[in-house]
Order: sequence, then structure tokens, then C-alpha cells
Amino acid sequence: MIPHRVVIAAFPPAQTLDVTGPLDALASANAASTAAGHPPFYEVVLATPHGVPLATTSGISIIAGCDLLQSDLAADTLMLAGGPGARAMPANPELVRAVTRIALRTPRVVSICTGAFALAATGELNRRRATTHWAHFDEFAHHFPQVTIDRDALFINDGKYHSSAGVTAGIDYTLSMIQADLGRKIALEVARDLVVFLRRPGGQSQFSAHLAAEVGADDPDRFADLNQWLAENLASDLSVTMMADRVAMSPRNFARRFKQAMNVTPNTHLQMLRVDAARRLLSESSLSIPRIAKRCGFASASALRTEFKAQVHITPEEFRSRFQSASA
DNA sequence: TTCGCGCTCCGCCAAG
DNA sequence: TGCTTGGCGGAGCGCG
Repeated sequence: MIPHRVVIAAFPPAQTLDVTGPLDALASANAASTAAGHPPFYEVVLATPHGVPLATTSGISIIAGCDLLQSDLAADTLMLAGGPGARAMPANPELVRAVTRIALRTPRVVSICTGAFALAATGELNRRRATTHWAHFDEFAHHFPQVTIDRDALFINDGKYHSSAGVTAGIDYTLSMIQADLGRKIALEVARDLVVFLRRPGGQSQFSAHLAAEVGADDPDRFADLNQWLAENLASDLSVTMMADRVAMSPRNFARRFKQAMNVTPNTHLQMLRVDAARRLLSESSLSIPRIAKRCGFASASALRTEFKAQVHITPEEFRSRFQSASA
């Protein structure tokens, strides 16, 4: 089997490759693929101008030193890393030409964090939707007015072009990419691995509560559609009765079946989804706490604080001060 | 701080 | 007879 080649483009003055989370997810997917008796699925190639090597702490082995400027660089997925170099990249015509050349012939092109600046510089995002790190929304909009910014999304898929918000959101995107490439089972195994290796102090797990619940669930597929619907409608006035109606069951039977399948009660799961959404908005947006509470379906900012503290063990304000700048 | 209300969860039991 | 489903009621909890 020919491995799926992921070319990661990084731009000077970067000296380290700051996409460790997505790389670890790819490494974990390779391990799961190997354990299933198949060769590693992903082959990761680091491409920098003139092949300048970068340090990385990821567990995946990288074919380092490929020249981003070479004309015949081939990829199945092109991943554009963020950082100051990516934001400065549009001012370098030689780099813009090189990335455009690769992007045009690559089936899937992904930007991580401020890698969106490098992707937008190619012009391929014009009249498309995209996202980037919240702290650079205005700067991005100023430089690329023809790109529609989605300020709430964790990641955006528009045709073959994909963009993720912060580096943490890049992990969520990578999980969805692995699910598309290798299936739901492997993606859940990768998520389970990430629980072990990527959980940060202060309770900021780097993957969604949705996935966390599925990892611990006996039968996650049974309520997959409902969970998807819940995640998309958190701001609605949701109740166990409404969830039961949604899956055409009586409330009593629904509660029983949900607990059996997911290992948590419906309301506990709903609260996990709400805190997860709040956590993302706290680290990926500049919205006020009351607005985040409303958007996530909490009755008030006070209700958000109570539930947030119960699950994450710190207040939303502490969480924001600790993690908001960490992903910039 | 207290109290009442509404919601959730769960054990129990009956019906299909 | 065993399993699934759904109703009932009590305990617990959050919120205003």
C-alpha cells in the first residue's frame, strides 16, 4: 500500500515545528494502523524553504529537509503550519508561488492556526469560508477581504480547502481527517491515545467531550446522530423529554438506553458538551463570559461558572487567562 | 439563607 | 419465560 503523504509546510523564522498535536494524532493513527496488521498510513514530510531542518517534539518520524521551493514536490495532503513566519509569508512572492503550485495539485489542503495567512496568500480561499486564530481575525480580514471568516468555527471544510482555528482546534481537525481516511474506529483509538498524552494541567483536554464520552461508551454509534444534533443546538432549550422525542422514545426508556450506551446520563452528557463548547469559546474567542454562557445553553454566567468549576476544577476566567494566549 | 418549583435520575412494577 | 417498554413515585439538585 502506498502511504498517504502529508507535506507540512513551515515558514521562517520558525525554528521549531509547532503542530505537535496534529503530528501526534497522525503518529497514533499510524500505530493503530500497524496494530491492525497494516503498514503505517501516513508518511509525513517536512517542507521548508531550502530544506532548513526544524526541531519537533512529536513522536512521528518525519522525512526532514525537503525543499518547499522545489517544483516537483508531491503531496496527498498539504498542511500549512502557523506562526509569525506564516503571517509574514504573503509578502514573499517566491514562497507564495511555491505554495500555490503545490496547493493547486494537492487533493487536500489544510491550514493550522495562522497557517491560514499562507493559504489565503495563494488566492485559493477567495470567495470561500475559512477560519484562523481568533487573535488575528481582524488582521486576516484586512489582508484577505475576499475570504469569508467564520469567527465561531473550530475548523472549516470548504471543498478541498480546510482551515482550523488555534493549534488545539488543529487536533480536532486532524481527528476528523483521520476519521475520513481510516474510519471512526481508528479515530476513536487516536482520541483515546490523546487523552493520555495531551491532557493539559488545569483540565484542558485537547479533544472534545463528545469524543471523550464516545471513547468511554459501550455503544457510541447508537446515539451518534442525536449527539451530533445536540452539539449543533446547545443554545436551544434542551431537556431529556426533547432528546427522547428526537429519537422517538419515551423519556424513561430513552434515559435507560442512553445510560446503557454512553455510560453517562443524558443530562450529564449534555452538560459535558456545554462545558466543552464553553472551553473552546474561552480559548478560541474573545466573547464575554455571559455571551459564552448563552451561546452554550447555560441559563446564566453563574450557571456556567458552577458547572465549569465542577468539571474543569477552575473558573472560566482562570481557564481563559491560562489558555487563551497559549494557542496564539 | 430559606423555600417552593421544576427537572433529572432511578428503582419498582405491570403490560406487551 | 425472558426481554423490552413505559408509567409511577421518591430522592436529590439547581434555580429564582
